Amino acid sequence: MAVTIRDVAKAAGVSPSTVSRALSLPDIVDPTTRERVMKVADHLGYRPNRAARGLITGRTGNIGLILPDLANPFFPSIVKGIQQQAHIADYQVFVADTDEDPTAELGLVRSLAKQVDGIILCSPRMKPSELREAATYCPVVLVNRKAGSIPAVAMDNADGMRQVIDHLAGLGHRRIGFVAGPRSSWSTKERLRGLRAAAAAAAVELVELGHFAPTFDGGMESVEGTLIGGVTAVIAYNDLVALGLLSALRDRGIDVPSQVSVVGIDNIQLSAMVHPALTTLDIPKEKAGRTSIDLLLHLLGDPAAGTGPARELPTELLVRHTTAPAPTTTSEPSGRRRASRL
Amino acid sequence: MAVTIRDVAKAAGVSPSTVSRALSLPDIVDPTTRERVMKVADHLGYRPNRAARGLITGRTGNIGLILPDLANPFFPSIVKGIQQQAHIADYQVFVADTDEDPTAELGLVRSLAKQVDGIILCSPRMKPSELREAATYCPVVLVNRKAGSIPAVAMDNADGMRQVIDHLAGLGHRRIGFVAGPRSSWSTKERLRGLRAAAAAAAVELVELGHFAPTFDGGMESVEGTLIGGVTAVIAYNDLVALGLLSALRDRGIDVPSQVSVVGIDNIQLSAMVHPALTTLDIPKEKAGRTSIDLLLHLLGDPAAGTGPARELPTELLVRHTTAPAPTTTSEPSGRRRASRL
DNA sequence: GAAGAGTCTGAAACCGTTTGCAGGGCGATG
DNA sequence: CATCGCCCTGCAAACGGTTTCAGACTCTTC
Repeated sequence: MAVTIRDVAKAAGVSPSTVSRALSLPDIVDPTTRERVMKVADHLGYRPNRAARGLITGRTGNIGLILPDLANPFFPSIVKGIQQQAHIADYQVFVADTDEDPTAELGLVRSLAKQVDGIILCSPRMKPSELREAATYCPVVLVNRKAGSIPAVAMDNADGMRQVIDHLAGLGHRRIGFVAGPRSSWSTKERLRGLRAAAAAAAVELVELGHFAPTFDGGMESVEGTLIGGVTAVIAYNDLVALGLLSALRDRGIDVPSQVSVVGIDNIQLSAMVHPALTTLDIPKEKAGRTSIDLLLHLLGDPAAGTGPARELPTELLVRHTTAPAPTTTSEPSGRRRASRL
Repeated sequence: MAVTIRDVAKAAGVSPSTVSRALSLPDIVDPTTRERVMKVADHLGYRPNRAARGLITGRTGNIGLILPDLANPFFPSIVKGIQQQAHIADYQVFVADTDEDPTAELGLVRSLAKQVDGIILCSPRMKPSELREAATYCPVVLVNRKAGSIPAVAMDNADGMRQVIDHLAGLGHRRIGFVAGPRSSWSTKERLRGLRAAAAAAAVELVELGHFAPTFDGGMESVEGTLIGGVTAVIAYNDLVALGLLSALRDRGIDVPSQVSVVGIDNIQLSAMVHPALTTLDIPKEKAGRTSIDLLLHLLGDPAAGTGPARELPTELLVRHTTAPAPTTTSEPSGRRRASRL
């Protein structure tokens, strides 16, 4: 059915080997035959079977991508960056979504390992030991996580957290809450660390409000702790959580930003669409995706790989409309509420 | 490096053929040898090379998925449904994003065709003739589009539009606007047709407000036409457009829903998160994804395919807080505005 | 005890490509 | 004119599986 290298060879009056060479190593074959072969191949619409090629070269031309949840708007942006860069280098991308199930990750790596040249693990939730095991199955690059010597592209969380704290401290906030994400999330730990350091440096108090699902609903749940904590500003694990919190605050009649300031992280599209627009820490998502491919191709020794890429990407605070100067301490709007609820 | 069928054969003291049979046709091999082979295979961690298998069976176990824009929250939901169902049937999914470029679609089909057993084209923007051409390269299933005899899963747009119109008509709206999506979008035409029929049946006037990009920004741009049109309710091409429109209306101090009602389509997650929550037509996105896989596997004659699946999926209007009774005709808030702008 | 049927297994061919190796043709050189 | 080297090309093996075909063996049956 499909046109094979033999069909081309026969039509061009040469052997299959010559066709193969004409197409992949053009300079070692005679110009006139090369021309003829290419013309015939083009005319017949010949496209090499990548599986067959992969069988002998050991390269599939495929890359695997594993991530927790495509429905979280943070990830599609990364996927887009990855795809862009991968297609440029003529790789195809397998995408697999684990539905936030950490136990599914390793299984996916195993089943994917044979079919791909390398795997990108995006915000993996698995344990470090599993991560090491995963890396033994096939070349692996991490995004949003670091582990030992496995190549990784991460964000400069320390600097990002400093920017957020400095912004809030500059507005007069002295008691700042942090709504943490899942315990299994490396970013949670990393951001917490950055926040503690930055809070200490700015001489503000950091209140850790507990762990919540990295979703809108998780953010809504976190409102209780926020009120109890008696803080004037809250930093959310990500924008989705921030939006949930915003919504719950509104339901309780608490105004943002005059009574409480809220800061998100990620800068998902949505964060600019709501009202009031969310102040958030921009994460270069597409850039991270592209960089991870660069890193992987580099690891594979592919000549199409870019130059040694930056592995720690800068972030940038986008001040929009959910942050404002801290309310005067005497009114203490959330403190009153807290007392009544306890 | 990797463990092959020959390694297993040697370790089990049988020939490769027997190993192959033991694993794929268990009942034609002696139970004791089968046991032994399976144990050895398991112990060695043997996993058949799918590329090699595909070479001889002609099946890759891969499915291609082409869609316009992963950043549009409508699509990730579909992708999730597709992946779920595909993984159950032991297929892997290649995802490719065209960045809303209709000319890129056919090229992607061509380059993917050889590596997959079938392709799912999600909301394709290409012309019918190109669609027919695409279907000649490999088995194709359409989502959100119909074209000739190509298998497709679509939404019951006619009924959905009827629900929307009936809802608005019931609230007393007599002049209703529609913000259309891209001209190349099949859904736009389909919805327009459904709206015209429903509007005629309900004896309300339908005002077509022109074509806009299917994005938040597109929605913002559409606000001009909305005001000029002198309508009391607007139906947007999708939720993203509706949200953009909502935002622009707010910027101009026009209250929703008391002055203008707005209805979206898709029910993306986000639509429930904003304030006021968007009234929208729910589209069963994950279900559509799963159905498209059923359809494709059926087409491929795969026994894992579900029963002959429904191809036209029902929609459901979710009444939230952006629709309300039409303002009394005497005030005509947008009419005044219109006059001043013209 | 021989023939026949039936069950299980192994040898070999094949899928579509790449690549090491050898050989043919040709020009240059002595 | 013989020899050497070089450029180009074809043959054949290999990649890791599946599948056809034939043969070995066991078990009936007369």
